Amino acid sequence: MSVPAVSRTALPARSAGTPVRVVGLSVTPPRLADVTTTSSATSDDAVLDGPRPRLLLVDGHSLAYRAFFALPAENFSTSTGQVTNAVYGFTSMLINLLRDEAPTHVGVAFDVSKRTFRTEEYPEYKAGRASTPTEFLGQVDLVKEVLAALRIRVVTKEGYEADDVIATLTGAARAQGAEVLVVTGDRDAFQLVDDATTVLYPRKGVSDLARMTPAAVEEKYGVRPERYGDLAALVGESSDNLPGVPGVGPKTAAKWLTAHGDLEGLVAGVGSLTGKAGQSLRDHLDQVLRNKRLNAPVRDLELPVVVDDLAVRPWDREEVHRVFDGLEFRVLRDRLFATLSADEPEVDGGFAVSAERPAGEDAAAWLAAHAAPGGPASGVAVLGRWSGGAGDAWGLALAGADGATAWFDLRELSPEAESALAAWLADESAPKVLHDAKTALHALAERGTPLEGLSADTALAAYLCQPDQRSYDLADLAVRFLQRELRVDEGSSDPGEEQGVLDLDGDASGPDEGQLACVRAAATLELSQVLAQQVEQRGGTALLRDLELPLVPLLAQMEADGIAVDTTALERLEGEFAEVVADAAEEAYAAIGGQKINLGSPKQLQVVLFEQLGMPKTKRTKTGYTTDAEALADLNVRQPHPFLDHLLRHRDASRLRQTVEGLLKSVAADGRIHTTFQQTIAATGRLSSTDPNLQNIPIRTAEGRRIREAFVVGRDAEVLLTADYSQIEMRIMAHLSGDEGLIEAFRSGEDLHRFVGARVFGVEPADVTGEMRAKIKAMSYGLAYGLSAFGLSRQLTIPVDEARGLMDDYFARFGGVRDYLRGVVEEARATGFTETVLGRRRYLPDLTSDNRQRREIAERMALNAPIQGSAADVIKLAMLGVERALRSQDLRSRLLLQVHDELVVDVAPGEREAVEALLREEMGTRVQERTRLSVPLDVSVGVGASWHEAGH
DNA sequence: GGAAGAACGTA
DNA sequence: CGTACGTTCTTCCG
Repeated sequence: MSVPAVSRTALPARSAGTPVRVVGLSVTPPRLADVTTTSSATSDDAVLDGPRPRLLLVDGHSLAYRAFFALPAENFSTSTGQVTNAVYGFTSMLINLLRDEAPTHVGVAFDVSKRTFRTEEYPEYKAGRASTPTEFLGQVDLVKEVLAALRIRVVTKEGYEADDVIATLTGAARAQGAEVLVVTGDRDAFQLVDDATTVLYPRKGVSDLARMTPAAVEEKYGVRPERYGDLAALVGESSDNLPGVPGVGPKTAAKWLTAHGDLEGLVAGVGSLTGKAGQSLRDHLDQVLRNKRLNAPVRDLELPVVVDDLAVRPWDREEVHRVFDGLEFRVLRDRLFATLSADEPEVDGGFAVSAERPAGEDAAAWLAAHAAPGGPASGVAVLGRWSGGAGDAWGLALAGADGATAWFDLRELSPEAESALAAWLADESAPKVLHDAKTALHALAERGTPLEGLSADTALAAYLCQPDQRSYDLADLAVRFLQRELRVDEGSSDPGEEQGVLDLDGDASGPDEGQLACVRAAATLELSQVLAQQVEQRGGTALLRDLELPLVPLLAQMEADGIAVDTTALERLEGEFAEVVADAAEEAYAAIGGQKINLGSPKQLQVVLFEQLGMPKTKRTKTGYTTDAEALADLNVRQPHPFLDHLLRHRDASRLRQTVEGLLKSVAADGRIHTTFQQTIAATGRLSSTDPNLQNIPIRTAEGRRIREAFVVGRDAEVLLTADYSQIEMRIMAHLSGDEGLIEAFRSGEDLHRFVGARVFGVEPADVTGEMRAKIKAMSYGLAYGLSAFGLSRQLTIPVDEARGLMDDYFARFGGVRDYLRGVVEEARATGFTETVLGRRRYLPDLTSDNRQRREIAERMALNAPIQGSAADVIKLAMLGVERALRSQDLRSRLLLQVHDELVVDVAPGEREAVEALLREEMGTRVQERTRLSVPLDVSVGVGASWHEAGH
């Protein structure tokens, strides 16, 4: 028996819901005829034994119809007006099936006409159904076009239904030992289920399929699959217009069938049935038998195809492009090629590394031979750590473009090797590729070894490609983009030795340390090449090269500098807040009869509030009722109680105390706080700050602002300066939307919300009241987040109708904004991504989800990402400009922090005026020019001895 | 010891 | 039924 290899057809055992690796469509499937039944055809284990064929049979009409109702038609139409929701949903589901089930054979069955042998016997069969919408009918042919492009056979039989075709093919395939998957929304197919035949039944939408195995059928209906037809005959099937026995439901029917074996046995013993149900069955026996004849699928049709004809064939790529282009399915086409375009290489092998250990003069020789300045980039992996202002580097591995790797233990480096290495690292003309370069820069800096010539950072490149990922672990990237494990290739290591994976944060001691570091360096270098192409494909090359990459050393420097804090002031504050906490806690306990509950426990609070005090229930959370500040304040209005006051005071004070304690803990030996800016976390392109987070230091309340007083000007500086953009997101909105009114608002220099309010309310700007302005402000900002009328009404505590009216009035005056917001979502749905002013993309596949909640979340993300992301582009660009200007003017002032729309600078003595001018110029004019923004960028600057004083 | 949830700080 | 984050605490689980 010769079995053509299907790569990895030995499928892994799968549990429900576990996606299965792709088997390329272009591989040659086994011919069923070649695969004589091995072992027992009904054993699930057979799947693991070899290339057992898997036949996927789809009820085309049924699935497309499902998709038609699951996906909103208004979101799925081509520019010519053709509605495509059913084709889209069907195709999406098909791609998922091909990916997850990896069938070797596929067929799609369609009904051909309304007239079948069933309507001959029973004219009312399937009568009473709502007539099929015309927008659907037109899409059936489109579905067939898609199938043709994918070279999937369509099977029909005049006078019969898709179900009969499926039943016949199932029987034939099973006889040949194949496994069968039937995808249909017709429950009659459950009769086909057996140990190797599974029905995938759409539960809801187009992505949620119930896996109906024998056990699943039995659990749901109480009978084995082969008896399902009997059960349905008794109970009836409303969608087929087959009435059941009155008074008999699935429970009774299952009970009877179990007792009598099957319908035949039940009919034979019908006389012995007791009760009303029994009599009802005797009265409707003919109808039951007719139901049975009609719902039993025909299993022995003469078909124009045999199972072998359904073997998966390589699709017609040109045709796929033509059809998908016509349907404007850009995202889906990409998904198709990404997940199914064959030849996805197996994850195999690691990295063969030479891992030389050049010492002394050999170090210089190695560098000259394998990593010469002016040549191609080398991979660099640094073993080290840095956090909160302190760190160390103890090892360094290099991978030359020629494949050679070398490893240096920085703790025992000879002076010759050390100087050779340091010179190479500092040589800008020796290009270097790192993964997470910022950490490496810090670690090396601890050894007094600057690194220049950073030409790529694989973590950043991966981030630009897939910004929604939360981490960009080198090992994961190696598997995903290189199909390799991050380990020493077997050929070059001791086969008896356990393969370790080096953890950068670990102790990194042990015999393999150097080798594994070399693997990292080699992987980084290889990865950078693959990722460079990926970035290029996404139009992100300039963004990476000119923005994100140059930002790395700047962020490293900001982190290393840190910001000075007045620890004495912080300690004093901690004490004050602690007193308030203790006081508030005492009074809170007293207010509830001296119970000493944990005021920080929502669970215990709920007992007190809703059970003991009998307060009205608040909004639900997953685990109970919310006790958040808003809800508590609301309760306090409806049912005032001193406990609530003390609780809220306690909350505020303990949070402030926590914040202060956290800050105190992170003050480094130099009296400064060194945060870490994360450059690859926020999907929109923003930075984030951790350990500690200096981007969420309180500012709204007077008490909170006292914390800002403890961030002070540094020892060698004269004053602290903050520069922030005013209304940057609204300005971006004005630019992106091109709305004339909004652009004019910014060019006029008038207060934005006053200007907009005047237009919306139809009054003079001077007559815009504070209340009006507040409403406009909330709405303007809300728009950038996808705020609904409901949300706006809730936030402003006004009726929904009023909120809706407000939005309507707004859009009537600023139609460009409405058009933009609508257009940005539609475009993202079509292309699969949103884009910022600098071409930063965010991919949002959920925009075409059939799950409304997911889709709407994605829509709000699509609204916000270009705005928030462009603002992030703007300030990043500004930071680079500011830094460059500081250097070129030989100023000693230092950029310390970035808080999304604000920069904080330690101003060196005598530089205040120069720095302020420079900041205004770079943040404002220069950035506006470079991004070609149609509105000016307004920058406000403040100075003071503390962050609080410098603020505005 | 880690995960999940609730709560809340910033832009 | 408003986006993007990070931190802290409690609670629950193993």
